[in-house]
Amino acid sequence: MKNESYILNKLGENLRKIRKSQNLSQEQLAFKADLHRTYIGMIERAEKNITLINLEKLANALNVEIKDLLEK
Amino acid sequence: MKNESYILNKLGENLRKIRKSQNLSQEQLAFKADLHRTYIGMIERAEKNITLINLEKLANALNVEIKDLLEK
DNA sequence: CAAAATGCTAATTATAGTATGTTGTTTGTG
DNA sequence: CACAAACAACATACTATAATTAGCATTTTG
Repeated sequence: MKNESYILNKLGENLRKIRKSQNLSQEQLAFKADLHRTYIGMIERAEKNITLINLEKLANALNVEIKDLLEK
Repeated sequence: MKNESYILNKLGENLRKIRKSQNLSQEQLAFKADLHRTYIGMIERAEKNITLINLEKLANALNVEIKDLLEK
């Protein structure tokens, strides 16, 4: 991919911020969300165009709403 | 695909409802969102796991927020 | 410095997204 | 009602890319 999309960058930022605020490593979050470690990193770096189902998995793992992940 | 996901079904319902409320055919919406005609149908029938960038395209085309498309 | 966490590359598999054609369903007009 | 025109569903095939994984490099943190 290689970003360029505002919304993917925003998601990456928000995800990292929320994850850190909960003191989770990418690996721990990956485990909770049933996703792969490196994939979490790719999302945070806005290298992937995430699908709705995985967006929901992340929101659930972090106990937030999808809109919180997309907030500007 | 073949649905089974609550969130994809909800998106499909909401999308159809909003599209119709604006008197747009699937084809017209597809044109506005720069997506394919049949793809809109697949989303409404929850047959595809849409990506974030396309979700945003649909929201823009309908002048709503992404969260409006995901509303329960 | 050592250990943990994250970044990065690359390769593979699964599936999202694009497209065409056909069938079936609505809708409204004569 | 009948019939046409617009719209949506569905099957199928193809292409692009999301998702998964492993291994090693680099950065961060205690």
